[in-house]
Amino acid sequence: MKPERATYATLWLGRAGLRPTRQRLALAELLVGDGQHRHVTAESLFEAARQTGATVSLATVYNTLRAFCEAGVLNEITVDGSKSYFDTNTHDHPHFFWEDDGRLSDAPAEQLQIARLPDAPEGAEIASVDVVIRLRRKS
Amino acid sequence: MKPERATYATLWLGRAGLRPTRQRLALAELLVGDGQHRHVTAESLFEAARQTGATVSLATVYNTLRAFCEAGVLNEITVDGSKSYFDTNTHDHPHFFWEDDGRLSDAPAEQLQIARLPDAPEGAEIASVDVVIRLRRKS
DNA sequence: TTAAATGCAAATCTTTTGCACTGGC
DNA sequence: GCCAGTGCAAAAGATTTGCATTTAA
Repeated sequence: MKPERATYATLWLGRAGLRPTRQRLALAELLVGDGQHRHVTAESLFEAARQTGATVSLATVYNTLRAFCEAGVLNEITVDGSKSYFDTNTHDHPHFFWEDDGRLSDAPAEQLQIARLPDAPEGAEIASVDVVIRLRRKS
Repeated sequence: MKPERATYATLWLGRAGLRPTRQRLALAELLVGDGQHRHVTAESLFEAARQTGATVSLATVYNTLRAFCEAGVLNEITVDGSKSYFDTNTHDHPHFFWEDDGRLSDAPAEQLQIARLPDAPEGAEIASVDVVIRLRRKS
């Protein structure tokens, strides 16, 4: 496809070592185009993509999200058995999960201080620590 | 059905305020019969039940697990998008998740000390805090 | 040119649901 | 006897996969 100028999204794709195809660029643009962090589900990203007029299939959205995760530029977050969320912020940080509407957002990492963590059992090491703070609307 | 002596499982069912049917008793027995805490998936509990010769359908296992959760005697844990885990320990405590084989186990709660937690956003309050420590086999 | 990426539909997997039947109370 | 509980099969929702077609390098 025709060369693009080096947008943030293009660089991000390059960092992932993935071929910059039309749909990957469109999805990358939606994910990190403005340099903000974002939390999406496959479905929400698919919806966003088609609203910009991009031609992408849902299967490709899934495959692309998976590819981004494997490339390490995206993080999958499990918070609610039914669906997967993807986070453009790949640093280890806590999340707020709004139980009312199933929305996920970042919690301020600097406000979380873990003084002590359980030791990993014999023969294992800690890969990561997921912290999800579940919120409900105050009554 | 015929009266049972008051096993731990029977008491546990009674505490949940659920009618002690044959299949609920069988499942309760597998879950808390020996007074130990256990982490199961619907599938694993179904498998365990049929290995004891109990007659239960998978749908009933799902419905029963859900009923136990709603009654507050069981806790659902989300750790891995694909399936739900259920924990007989209903106290708030951290978990170890073994990435290699998808097993879930309790982490010692007293070894986790959270010095500070992010403030809940305006209008919201913290319902609970899920901590999952992901483990990988040490290389 | 050629291997990688895509689109679509069908398949898979987990979980829920509708409905007729069974069994506690 | 009544109504909650159950079994089964079918449905539903999320994600993956097979395969023929397109496309970036």
